[in-house]
Amino acid sequence: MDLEARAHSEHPDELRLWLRMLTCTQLIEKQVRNGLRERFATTLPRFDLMSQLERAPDGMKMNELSRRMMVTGGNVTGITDQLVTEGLVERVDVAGDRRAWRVRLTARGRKAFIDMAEQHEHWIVEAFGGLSSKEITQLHRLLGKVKQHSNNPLAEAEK
Amino acid sequence: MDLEARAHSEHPDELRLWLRMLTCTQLIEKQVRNGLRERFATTLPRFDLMSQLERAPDGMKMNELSRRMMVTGGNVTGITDQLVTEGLVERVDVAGDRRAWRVRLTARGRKAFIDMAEQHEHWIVEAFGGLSSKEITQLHRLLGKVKQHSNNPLAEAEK
DNA sequence: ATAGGAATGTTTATGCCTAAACTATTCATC
DNA sequence: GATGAATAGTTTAGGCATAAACATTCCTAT
Repeated sequence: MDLEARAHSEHPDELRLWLRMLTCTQLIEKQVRNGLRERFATTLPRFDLMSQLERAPDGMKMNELSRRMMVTGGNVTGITDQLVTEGLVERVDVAGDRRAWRVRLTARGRKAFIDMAEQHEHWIVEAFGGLSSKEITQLHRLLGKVKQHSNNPLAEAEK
Repeated sequence: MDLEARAHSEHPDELRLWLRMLTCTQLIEKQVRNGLRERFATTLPRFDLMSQLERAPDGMKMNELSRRMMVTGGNVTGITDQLVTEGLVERVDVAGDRRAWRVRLTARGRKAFIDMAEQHEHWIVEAFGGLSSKEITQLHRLLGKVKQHSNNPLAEAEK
């Protein structure tokens, strides 16, 4: 009883695949969101932003965050504002460009993130617990092709 | 340069898989959302709701819509309100239960949906254009295992 | 130097989505 | 029939996300 419950036989395989893919993503995402809310009183977007910063000790510019998170700049502004208020990240001046900031984790932010990341990793491993490690590799490979095509469908078509 | 750009080797395969899966879903979803907005001046949630109704000529109760769409009841109320205002769906009394409605497509709504669905199907087929039909089947099967496990992880663990 | 255009980030208006509280109705049990 | 629990749907408050308009700063070509 979910998104793909109505994909009948007359629909192309691609459509049935898409609905199933959406269902899977949403199921897992809901679990992660609930976990973050219940255990850490935070949200997925905040976690994602901190996750991007974790490996950038010098911080990251807003537009780089925006690209990596695949969201608009205005959105990054809002989430960053909140994390700044909570003392988990900070905005730092960029020498030589007065338009830009670098956003980076505070010490507290880094600490908080590490705790969350450990739990997050556990949830994700659990979510794919129905697959063997061979199947995980296979799925990863197939989605790699989807991603490549979706990122650049025209170049693919030229082949 | 996206969500999975920072998944390094020390992360478990499951995490890398998850980030790739999210990336794929978001890429395709963005294309669909843009298409619906540009060509039909509508949104994905509205399309999804109409899509659920399309095969229920007698309409569907709000809570059934909510379950199928995997969103909260309050959300369905809001989207339905808008579609009613636009004359694309209508609320009908349920005989014998004054709490409930049945929501169903109007004639105009059905017509509008058919146009959109044709285009939508095309976008989705295109999105998976990088895969052979064998690979599509394979992907569908693997995601089926993910879905089954995610829907009922405890039962799976009991095996 | 300076004008035009590009880039960086923010604001605004709007819609989606949730959790939680709420109203109204129905059902089960006595 | 009355009471209490469950069910159907709505409302509310708040966060996420977008597109579009905006202000500021930088860069390039003259």
